[in-house]
Amino acid sequence: MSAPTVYDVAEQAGVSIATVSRVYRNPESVRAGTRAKVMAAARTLGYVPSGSARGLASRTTRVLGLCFPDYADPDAEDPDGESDGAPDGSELMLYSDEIIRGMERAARRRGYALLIAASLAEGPENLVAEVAGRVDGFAVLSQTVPVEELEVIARRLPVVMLAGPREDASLDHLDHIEVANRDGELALTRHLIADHGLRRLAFVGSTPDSPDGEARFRGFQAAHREAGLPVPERPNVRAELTQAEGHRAVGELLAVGSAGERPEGIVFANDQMAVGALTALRRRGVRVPEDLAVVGFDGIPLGRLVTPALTTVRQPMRRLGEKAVELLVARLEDRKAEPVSVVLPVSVIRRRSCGCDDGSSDSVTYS
Amino acid sequence: MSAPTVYDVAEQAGVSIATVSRVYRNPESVRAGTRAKVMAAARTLGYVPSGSARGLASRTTRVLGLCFPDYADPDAEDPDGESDGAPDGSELMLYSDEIIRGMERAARRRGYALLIAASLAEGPENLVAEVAGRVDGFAVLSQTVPVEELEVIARRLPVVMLAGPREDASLDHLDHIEVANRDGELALTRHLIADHGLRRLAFVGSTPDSPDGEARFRGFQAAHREAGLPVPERPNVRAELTQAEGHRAVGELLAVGSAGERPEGIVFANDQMAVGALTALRRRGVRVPEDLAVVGFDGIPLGRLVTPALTTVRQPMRRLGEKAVELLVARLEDRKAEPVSVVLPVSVIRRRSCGCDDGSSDSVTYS
DNA sequence: ATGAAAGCGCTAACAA
DNA sequence: TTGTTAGCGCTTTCAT
Repeated sequence: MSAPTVYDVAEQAGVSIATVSRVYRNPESVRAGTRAKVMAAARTLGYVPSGSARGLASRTTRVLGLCFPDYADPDAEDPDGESDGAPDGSELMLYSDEIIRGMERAARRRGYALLIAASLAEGPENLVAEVAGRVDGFAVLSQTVPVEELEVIARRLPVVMLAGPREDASLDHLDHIEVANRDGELALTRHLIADHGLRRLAFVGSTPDSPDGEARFRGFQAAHREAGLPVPERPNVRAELTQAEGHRAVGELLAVGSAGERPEGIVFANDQMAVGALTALRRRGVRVPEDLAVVGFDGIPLGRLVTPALTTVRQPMRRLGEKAVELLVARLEDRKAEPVSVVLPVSVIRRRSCGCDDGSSDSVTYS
Repeated sequence: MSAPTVYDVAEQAGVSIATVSRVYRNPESVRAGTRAKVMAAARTLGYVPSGSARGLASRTTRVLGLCFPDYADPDAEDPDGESDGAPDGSELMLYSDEIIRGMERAARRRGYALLIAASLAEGPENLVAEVAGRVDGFAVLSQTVPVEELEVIARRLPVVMLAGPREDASLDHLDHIEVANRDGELALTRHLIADHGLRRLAFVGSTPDSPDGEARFRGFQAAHREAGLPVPERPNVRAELTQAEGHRAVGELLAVGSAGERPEGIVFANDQMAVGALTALRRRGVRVPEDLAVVGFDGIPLGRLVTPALTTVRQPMRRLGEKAVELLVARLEDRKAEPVSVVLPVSVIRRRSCGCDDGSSDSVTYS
């Protein structure tokens, strides 16, 4: 005795399978009495419509997807607070969590469910295809899957790139959302220069292949240009985007120069590194922000918990997710509209680590 | 020109559709040369296997589901930090987020994707069925969907109840996971009594229909019994599980009695209320923990941010999600094993609000 | 190792 | 309003 189908329900209710289908898809189109019979039959049989069959027949799933990289960062391996010690971010949200939340809500409002899948180290090839096959459209966090793969898939269904490259020409026809990396870093650096009077600033960047990191550095440069200061040609240090690397970067930065050359402030390409730097600086006896200002980028919750609280630029991850759904749905309605490229505004969060007062509430500026 | 199918690929590659199918399902079973031809054809055509068709033909989706209530709690309406002011929990994780994370990881490890859907206020009926139709099995946060609905669906595919009732007899045949509500509250209350020497404790419970709340109250009672103190018969106050209600509960508690009867500590059925209470007490000039101890239950991240930091019992939400996947997969392999009921252990987090020292790291006890 | 053919459970014209 | 009838794109015996 396998799962009941429309046929079973139809027979039990004494109607045709079409009527059963109608009852589920468009109840109004069936007379109330008939409908009741069908529902009764379905109930007693324990009938549940097969999503697969529906999807196959209607070529639409009412499901949106999200693919993201496997963020199993070593920094966050505290499954459930066995050690509730120093804040390590383990119980805080990851980007993916916020995006998921944003997408889920937006999708739900429009009658879609959300299918999520992180790419495992092995078999990433499968991942996207797997997801792609079960949804009407999906969002991908950049760098999650090989470009060629995406390209093939994007020919068949709407894909929106999140925080990804507009650079990769081959993906130019995809809708795409990013945050104002350059402008955000510009605003933040400007704050350091103009409001705190800092002059010697160092930038700790990511690897050159990170579009986000590079864009942020351009903002950093722009602020210098704007202020009539010498414009740095490249990041003082490049590192991976982890706390450990932030720690390391500090070592590199403070070892190299004589005391006179020590920077007055360090601008990190992301919060994780900045947090790692905070630790490193404390160990060295360098006071933040008195001796040295430190700022990050991203706005991770952990940034508010560390001491001093981290000044940063917040990315609207939730909105990213919502926007992704918007674009997806729009594209579903008009497959051949021009590719859209959205830049989401960010906001500067002034906390203690840049030298600002750390009131009960953070100061915010938009950019 | 619609999306290419196995037929298109087969034709292009000069093989049969069966071979194309094999290449995707079991590459080893096809000669390397043939395989290459097929993959090439697929690539040039932009072929992506249809999940729906696969699901229909194979009666299995490799997707697990999660249904949860629409936690659009008014307490957390700060879409993206327009106000980064007082911590309001908006950027912190919700239960659902942690469970999602736990399930996603566990599922992925086993080769499943995760379909998530919150129940909208309207049409909840659809929600579960919708999900049920597209997955091999799913988890439901209790109180998300009507019991009868679940019952029908559970006849057809594995369902695991999360944090739900073992009480509802009609759902007794479902697998089910809960946390040690009673034992956790017992341990916490014991701490208040034995370690802090408190005698007059008040309990602020939830509505009587909340199994969790009731179980926690039983733990509260048990601690009294254990200590030889008079055992309270019912919660001193009952309230909804929100900050606002916690605030209100304080008013009620402190208004009723004369000064002599004022409790030495208040045990709240959840953290949200406790946090609300903290605010209310500060306004009244009651010092926590000097004048009055306050403890919660749940272990929400916000609890660490408030002043004083909240002593509480932490629920292992992430583990809940992982365990759910475990049970689901096990049930998928043996549909007729005995229903399983798992109780996850919780841990007491001692922070400042109960009178404990607030070191750099929290103290933890297990129960 | 590969092919032929029969469904899988539903939707969507089209009839009635 | 309801029924008939083709598929939807794939997996899966069973042959070859």
